[in-house]
Amino acid sequence: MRRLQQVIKQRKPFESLEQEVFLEVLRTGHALVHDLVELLRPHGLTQPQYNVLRILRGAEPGGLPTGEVGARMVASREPDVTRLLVRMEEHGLVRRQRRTDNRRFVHVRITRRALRLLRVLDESVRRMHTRQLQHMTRPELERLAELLERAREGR
Amino acid sequence: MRRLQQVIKQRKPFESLEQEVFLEVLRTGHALVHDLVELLRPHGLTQPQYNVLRILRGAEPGGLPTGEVGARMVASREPDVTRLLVRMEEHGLVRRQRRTDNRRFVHVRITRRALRLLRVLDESVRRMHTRQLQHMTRPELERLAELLERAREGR
DNA sequence: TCAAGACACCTGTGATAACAACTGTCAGCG
DNA sequence: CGCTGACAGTTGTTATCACAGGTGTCTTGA
Repeated sequence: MRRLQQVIKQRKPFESLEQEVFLEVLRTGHALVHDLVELLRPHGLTQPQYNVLRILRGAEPGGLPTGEVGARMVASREPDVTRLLVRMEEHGLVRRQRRTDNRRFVHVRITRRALRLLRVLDESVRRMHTRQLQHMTRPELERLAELLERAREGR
Repeated sequence: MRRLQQVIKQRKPFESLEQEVFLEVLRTGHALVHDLVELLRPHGLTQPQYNVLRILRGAEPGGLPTGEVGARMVASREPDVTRLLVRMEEHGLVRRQRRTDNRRFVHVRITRRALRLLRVLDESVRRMHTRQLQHMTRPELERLAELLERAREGR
């Protein structure tokens, strides 16, 4: 059945090169993220949560206001960042505290427990990234990164 | 010392080339999808719904069982496809009917209204794809598609 | 000084997305 | 037949994600 789909796909190619690139980007992103999600799941982390923790670790010492965290995320608008951080606070991954000098800001810091978790994950995440793309040469990877960046330029 | 790390971070934002590619793929995918979502919104369609309609139009005449629709989607597992199709049925975009010869299958067909909607969208979607990537040369696009496909190969 | 307006964040609503577990249906085999 | 699995789809639960609109806080200009 799979094979039949392949054949059909081959017989009915993409309508345009641009559309092909569009779908290739989506499919590849989906595939790459899937590996990360699987790696994180046993540790009770989702991919956006892991992303937040990476951002907050980079902001130590000191932490960041909610809006800054959101600005550094790949996706996620402001409203979602709030709820994401609330969930993470409930799980003991971050601490949120309204700033006293300007009560509009909610300051967010990573907890020591989350820092330990990140340290455990660092090595396996690095290995995963390498494994995912180890079949590509360095020049290919550089070219790919460059073309992707360029793809976003003209928008 | 802290300050020095900050500087290093800024000058070397990625820990590895593989990670850079990873993030570039996600960011680019997000950016490209965002344009499509904006285009579809005025017409009351989401991106997955549009994707389903494209698949079902390609399956005319005849339609497809639910599982086949799911297999052709970029993301979305079986359970989500069911609910996606249910919502779309409520909006009059598809018709679902349990097959009488084998009651396990639910056969899905695109409605005439949705076909008309797709025809209206075809031109602007094509233009959007072109506009998104028009600043890139054809060889660049071909290379990009090729590298993306290759990136998924080794997994 | 004090009422707009800007600002940062939060709430409400609808739609995906992932995974586990469950229901109904069919096929094969004793 | 009737039982056992396989199969297709559905429900349940949790977490994102997007956007509109709302709340509390500060800033600023008449």
